[in-house]
Parts: sequence; structure tokens; C-alpha cells
Amino acid sequence: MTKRKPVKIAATTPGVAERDPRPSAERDPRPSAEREARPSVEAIRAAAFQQFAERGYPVVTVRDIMKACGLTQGALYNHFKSKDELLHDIITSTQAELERQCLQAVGEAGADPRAQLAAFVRTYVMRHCRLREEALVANREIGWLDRERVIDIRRSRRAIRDILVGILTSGVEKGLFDPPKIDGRRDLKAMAMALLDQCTHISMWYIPGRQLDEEQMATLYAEMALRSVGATEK
Amino acid sequence: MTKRKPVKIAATTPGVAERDPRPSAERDPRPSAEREARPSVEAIRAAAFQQFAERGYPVVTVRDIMKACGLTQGALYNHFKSKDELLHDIITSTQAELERQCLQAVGEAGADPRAQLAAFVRTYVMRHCRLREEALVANREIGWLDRERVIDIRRSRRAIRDILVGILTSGVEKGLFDPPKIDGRRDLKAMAMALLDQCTHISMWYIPGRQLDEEQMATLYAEMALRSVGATEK
DNA sequence: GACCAATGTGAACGAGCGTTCAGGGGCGGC
DNA sequence: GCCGCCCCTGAACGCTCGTTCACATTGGTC
Repeated sequence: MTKRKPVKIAATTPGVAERDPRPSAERDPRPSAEREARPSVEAIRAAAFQQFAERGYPVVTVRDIMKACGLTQGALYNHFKSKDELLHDIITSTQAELERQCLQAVGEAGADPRAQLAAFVRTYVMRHCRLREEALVANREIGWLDRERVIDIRRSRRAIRDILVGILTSGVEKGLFDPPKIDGRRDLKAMAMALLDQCTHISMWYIPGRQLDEEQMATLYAEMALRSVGATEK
Repeated sequence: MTKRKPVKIAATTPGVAERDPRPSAERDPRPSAEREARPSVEAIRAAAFQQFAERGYPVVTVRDIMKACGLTQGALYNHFKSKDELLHDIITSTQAELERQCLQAVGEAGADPRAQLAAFVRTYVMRHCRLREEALVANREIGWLDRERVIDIRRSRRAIRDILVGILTSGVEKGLFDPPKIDGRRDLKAMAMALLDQCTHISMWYIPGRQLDEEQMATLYAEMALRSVGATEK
């Protein structure tokens, strides 16, 4: 999946933004092989991200998005087949990056499920605090995609959930976790969903600078998760 | 706030529903003083609830809603000022009922913060499993209301959060809870939000009959909450 | 049977939507 | 200096939306 660098356009006052008159080489220092070939695509993605996050997919018009990057409606269709495809493109890339980061964090945490769970939660929470807009769009607007386009996103979500289920399972097997038993049985899938819901929806209310910072939130949530699953002391 | 009895109309196959030809007294056994005077209002509310839950506020049209209760578009405006007001009416009443139930559950749980927390979570989770559609609409569609109309709903949400913060605070004071300390300090508000997020978003994925039942979910979540806050054994 | 208030109808309105397309401009290669 | 390509413009299309309104229908009251 392509790497994106989210660039805020007109962050504080959404609306008209002058088109950057500098040639594209000057605007983006990365060598051209490393980035999207066409700068407009990046600008459109960034503008759409912000507008979708602020006002929601169905009420943001194609005209709004294009105006925000100094273009007119028609130009969108030089780069995307439809408004739908634009949303799909945006969500897919965020989702893929999230999955990648989670996998990496767990991989780097070693073999102890307690360290893995802490690393997973920390990474997940930090990302959802730091990139609130991305998380907001990916979680709130997914419903507007047609059935075909949601498939791979749902797959990625399941994959993330299953990373978590895997950690819980191995923790239980090694006698390091003791999750609640309900009527004698455990439901690790439900527990994983509970933990994920908790971490995901930080993005709906977290405001940087007002409460704990991102690091502290990550620590709090990791501690709560470890307690929930009944992790033994190290 | 008025009491509503959500009635599903055409639950499995949304679309045209024949208008009930019986006189209203026959349809609703409650004495007229206890219920909404006009049955159409109830039918519209119910239809709107279901459609908003299934497809989302902005894509559900006034024509859709009215067709689902066997009326035509224009009739809506005999009962509601606008589509906006209809949504507001719906969310407000659910929200008020949720707040009422939470308060009652905590009140009936006695003075022990551990019992209060368990009762709160159990009630909250059971409601969000049982009335998934209501929860879905209230949480997902609130963003479409204009600034004025959200105020009282946000107030109710804060009230619910503060019930939880109150329970946590008294539990800490009595030495019954030992929540995680981050850099030497606790943030009970953030903890309360974490617990609420967890319980609220069950409604996004819970499917009755597939996993644990509502009772078992409530038990699981209550146990997780008690562990998270470091509740001592009884 | 005349009247009234409540309620429903369905055409109509003005606005805004996503998308298309014929035309224009600029820039690199020759 | 011309060509060809890429990209953008902005009018236009067909459609649907929330809302309004003149009118019909109903049921209850006197």
C-alpha cells in the first residue's frame, strides 16, 4: 500500500485555500520515486480527510473538497473514478498503516504476551490520539462504502482483532493471563472487541493538551488492559 | 420526558406497511392520558428509528420514513417541524431513558461502590445489547443535529459520565478501588470515558444469539470494569 | 346537516447533488 | 515553433432532496 503523508490544508479556517504556485519539486522534498507521482492527488486526499473528519462524508460535496485545494469539481475525476473511490482510497491506506504498526509493535515486543499486549495497546492508543482525524473518518464513514469496497477493510479489522485474540490466547496458555470466566467459559473474542472499542473511540473525545498526553493515555490504557485480562505480575 | 414504547414496523422487510385501520383506542391499550395523543407520531418515530439505524440519517429521506408507515411525505409536517426535529426528538427520548435507568440501577445497588459500578455497567451493557438500534442512532447520528439541539443531549451524556466518575471517586476514598496511577496521578475522568466507550460500542457489533447472551455480556463487562479500577475482593 | 379542527394527499418549488464533457492552456520533447 | 499529453475549467445534465401549499377527507359537536 502506498505511503501517505497527511498534510493539513487550511487547518483552522476551512474553505478556500490558494493553490501553491511553486513547482512540485520545491513543494515536496522526497525523491519522486518515493511519493505519489502527482501532487494534486495528495492535496485532494488531504483536503478530503480533513473535511470528512469535520463534517462527515455525505454532507461534504465534491465541490467543497476541490475548492479546499484550489481546484474545481471536475478536476477530481482526473484522479479518482468517483467520490466513493476517494473515500475508499483514504480509509484503506489508513487502515493498512494501522495494521502494519500493530504488527510491528507486537513483533518488537518479544515473546512475553504481557509485553505484547502492552505494546499493542500502547501503539494503538498513541495512534488514535495523534491521528484523531484519520481514525474518525475510518471508523465513522466506512458505512458509506458499497459492499464490495468494505470487504478488504473489514478483513484488516478482523486481522487486527485476531492479533489481539492471539496474544490473549497465548497468554492464557502460558498461565500469564487469567481473564474472567462467564458460566465456566471464556470468550476471548468478546474481550478483544471490548479492549479494541475502548482504544478506538478515544479518537472521538480526546483533545490534545487538555488531559493526559498521548504517552500517558497509552500507559493508562495498557494498564487497564493488563488488569482486565488478569495478567500476572512480571 | 415522555415515555415511548418503540414499536418495530416492517422489521424484517422495510418498505411499505399497511396503515392499521383500527381505531386508535383498539390499537393501544394504555389509557389516553398515559400515551402520546396521536398514534401517527408513534408510527413515524418507530419507522424513523429503524431506518436511521439501518441506513443513516442523511441518506434516509422523509419520503422513505413516511412510506414505511403508510403515509406520504407531507404528513410528516403535521407532527414535526422538520426532519431535524424528528431526529432530535428520537435521540433525546432514548438518552433520557438511558440516564434514568443508570441512575435507578446505581440507586438500587446500595452504598458499596463495587456493587454500584457493577450495577451501572450491567444496566448499561444490557441496554446497549438489547436496544442496539436505539444506541446506534443516538451515538452515530448525533452529529447531524445543529449546535442548539445537541446541548441537552451532551448534558445528559456528561451526567452519565459523572455518575461513573462519582462511583470511582467514592470507591477510591473508601479504599475499595485502586485505579492505575500515571506519573503519580490518577485521571478518573479518562478512566470513566474508557469504560463508557467500551460499553457503548457493543451496539456496533453485538449480534444476539451468536456470542454470549445479554446477561453474560453484562457479567463479562462488569468483571472487566471491576478489574480495571482495581476493586478489592468483597 | 352544518361546522370545525385535525390530518393526509401529491404536485410543485428551488436548491444542491455527483458526474460528464467539450474546450483551453501550458509544458516537455523534438 | 509545433505537437501531444496531461490537467483543469465551468457549464450542463438528470436526479433527488426537504419543505410548502391548496385541497380532500374524516370524525366529532352542536
